Amino acid sequence: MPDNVPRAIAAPLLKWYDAHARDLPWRARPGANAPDPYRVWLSEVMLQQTQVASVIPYFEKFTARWPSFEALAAAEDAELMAAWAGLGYYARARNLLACAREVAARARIPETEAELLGLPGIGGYTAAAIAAIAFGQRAVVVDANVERVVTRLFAVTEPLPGVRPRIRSLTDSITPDARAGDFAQAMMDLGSGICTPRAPRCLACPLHGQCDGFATGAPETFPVKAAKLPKPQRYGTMFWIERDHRVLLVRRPAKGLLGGMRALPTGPWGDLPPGLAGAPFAADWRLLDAQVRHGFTHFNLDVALAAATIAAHTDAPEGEWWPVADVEAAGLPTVFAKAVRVFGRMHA
DNA sequence: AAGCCGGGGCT
DNA sequence: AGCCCAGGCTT
Repeated sequence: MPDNVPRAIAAPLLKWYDAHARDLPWRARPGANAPDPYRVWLSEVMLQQTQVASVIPYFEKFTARWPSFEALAAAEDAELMAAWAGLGYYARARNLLACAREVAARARIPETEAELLGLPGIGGYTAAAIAAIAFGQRAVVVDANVERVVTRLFAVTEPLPGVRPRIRSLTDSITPDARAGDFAQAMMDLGSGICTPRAPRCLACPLHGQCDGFATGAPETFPVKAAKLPKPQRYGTMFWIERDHRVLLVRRPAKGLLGGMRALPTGPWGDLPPGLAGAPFAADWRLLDAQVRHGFTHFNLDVALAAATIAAHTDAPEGEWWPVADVEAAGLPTVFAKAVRVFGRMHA
C-alpha cells in the first residue's frame, strides 16, 4: 500500500487506549485537565533511551524535591547531578538544568514544536512529544516504540537507520488532528505491552486486522536493523584512598564519559590492564583480588581495584574527602558504585 | 552521516 | 549473553 493512502488506525487505537492506558505518574488522571508541562517535560527527558520502570522512582524523587521549573532552576549543579546518579546519560542532567533555568528566565515553557526544539536537551522526538502531550498540538511523534509499530503495520523491509524518513512519513499518515498526544502515548503503550520486540501479542492488538506485518506471519522480524559491530574490551584501575575514615572522591571532567559526575580516582582506560600505572601518587597500594565488570554503550570495561590508607597529614590530589560510612550518598555512577561495594566488602 | 553517551529490564 | 529502550549532541 502506498504511503499516501491513510488507514483507519487512530480511531481503533484511541478506543483501545481509553480502556487500557497505563497509569503513569506523569500522566493526567482520566477526565482531568491537560497534564502539567513541567511534569511532561521532565518525564520525556528521563525517558530518553530509558525504560518506564527505571524512570518512575527518579520521577517521583525529582518532582517531590523540585515541583516546578522555578524550583529546579534554583538547584545547585552538584545536587542535581547526584540525584541523577544511576539513571545514565549524564549529559541529560546537565541539559535538564540548563533548560529549567532558561524556561524560568522566560517565565514559561514555549508551546510550539519549533521553539521547544531550541531548548537544551530537547531534540526532534521530545519537542514533538511535549507539543502533543502537554499542549494538544498535532505533531508527528516517532520514538523506538513507534518505529517498531509502524514498520510492522506497513511491513517495512528497508533497514534502520536509513528508513527513518519513510517511517516518519508513514507515522504522519496515521496521526490524527485531534488527540495527537493521546495517539502518541497510545502508540507507546502498544509498543511497550503488545507490539513488543521479541514476541508480540498480536491477538490482543486492536490493529492486527490492518497490520501487514501480522499478515506476513513473522511480525517479530520488523524493524529490520543494520548489523552491529562487537563492543571492544577496555581495562582500567580505580583507586580507593582512605584517610581518617574518609575516602577521596574527584569530579570527572564536564564533558565525555560520565561527565560532571563524582567518581573514584582512576588511571587512563586502555586496551590492556594498566595495573598501578595510572596511580594518582606513590603509595603502598594493595591490589584487591577482585574485578569490576561493566558494560557501556560502546565498550565493555574491566576494572582492577587498588586501595591505600594514608596518614592524616599526608598530601593528596585535589578532591573531596567523603565520609566512608556515607559514601552511598555521594551520587556515584553505577560503575563506581559497584566498585565501592567491592571495596567495602574486601577492605572492612 | 557517524560516533559518543549508561544502565537496567527482558528474553 | 545479547537485545532493547518515550534520543540528543558533537564532529
